[in-house]
Amino acid sequence: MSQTSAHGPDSGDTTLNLDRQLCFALYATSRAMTKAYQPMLRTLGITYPQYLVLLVLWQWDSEQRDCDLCSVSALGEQLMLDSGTLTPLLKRMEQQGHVSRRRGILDERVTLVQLTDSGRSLRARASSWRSSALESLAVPQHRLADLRKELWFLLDHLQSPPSK
Amino acid sequence: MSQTSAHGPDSGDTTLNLDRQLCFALYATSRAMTKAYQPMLRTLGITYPQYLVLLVLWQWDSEQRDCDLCSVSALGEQLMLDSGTLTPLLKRMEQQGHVSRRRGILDERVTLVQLTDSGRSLRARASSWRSSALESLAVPQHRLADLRKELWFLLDHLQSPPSK
DNA sequence: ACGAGTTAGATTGTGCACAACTTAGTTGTC
DNA sequence: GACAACTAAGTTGTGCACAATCTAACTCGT
Repeated sequence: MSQTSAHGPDSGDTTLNLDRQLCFALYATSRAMTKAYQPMLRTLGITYPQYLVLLVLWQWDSEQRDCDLCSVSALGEQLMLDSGTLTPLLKRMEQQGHVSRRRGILDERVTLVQLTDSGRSLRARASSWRSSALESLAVPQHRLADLRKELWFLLDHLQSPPSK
Repeated sequence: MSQTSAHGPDSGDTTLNLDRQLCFALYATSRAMTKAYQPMLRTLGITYPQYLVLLVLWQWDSEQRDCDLCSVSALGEQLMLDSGTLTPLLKRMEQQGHVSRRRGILDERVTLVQLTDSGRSLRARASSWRSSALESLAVPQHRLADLRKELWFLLDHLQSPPSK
């Protein structure tokens, strides 16, 4: 009797209610986060996924030897995106002048992506916007860091389907 | 000297590294979650956003009086989506036979969305898949619930820009 | 009752995501 | 060294997201 009501079987079951769904909390928060980046991205003239590509390339730029460039698949592995998403995105970034693309010499299947000075120049503005945005966000840093760790933990388990 | 290296200013600054970004953790985990739903959604013949619409309508169906139907803007408010996203999505769901759409009688500006028997019938399968998926996910329920709460907390603060 | 202002959806255009497929280059085996 | 198997990008097609704009319907003040 506790599970049913005048509306029929299962209508009293609230486990599928929207505000109980972790999947929706993720979906909504991810989109809200993207929107929070919009004012900055608009001034840089790039989109959010393009910004993520730049994050990888900026890191690559500071860590790697210059002889070792970033391939599309290396980008895809870090961002968990495939060539169907990255190829047109990178073409647009190339047109904007933020990256250059060329085939690998040793292996002509790979496309190497390299930051241009234009792409490199966006980093400082993004970095300073981020630190001021973090400050004005009334959420303590440790809470954001914990959340990030929990997300990675969940992500790891979502990607390793235990026995499905 | 601790902030610079042979590669120039800021190259030692790791605050923009991809694995430090909460925004990317959200983006990646949200997409991974959507992919986890794919096998179930494929058997139901619907997409992930369409599933979210059904979550709202299933809830509406069990809670509301039959005289009070769900408008596009009510759907959009709950899902945080606008008509540009929902209108074509709902048209596809109408073609599939899962919902019906009609103009309001009292106010002809609103479009009322109603579950059909076909749309209602998907609930049981979704519900049972969800509970078994939750079981096979090696993450304790309390951790998922805590994560969900933290996400809503962040979402609230992202949507109320304190003084920007 | 009538026009300014508002509201609800729909429309248009761009850019992801991603499945499925194609093409071209590389590797391993014999 | 030929050829099957594999790999990396690119291509195609569908369906979101979302900004910007449009249109029709409603509200309200006078």
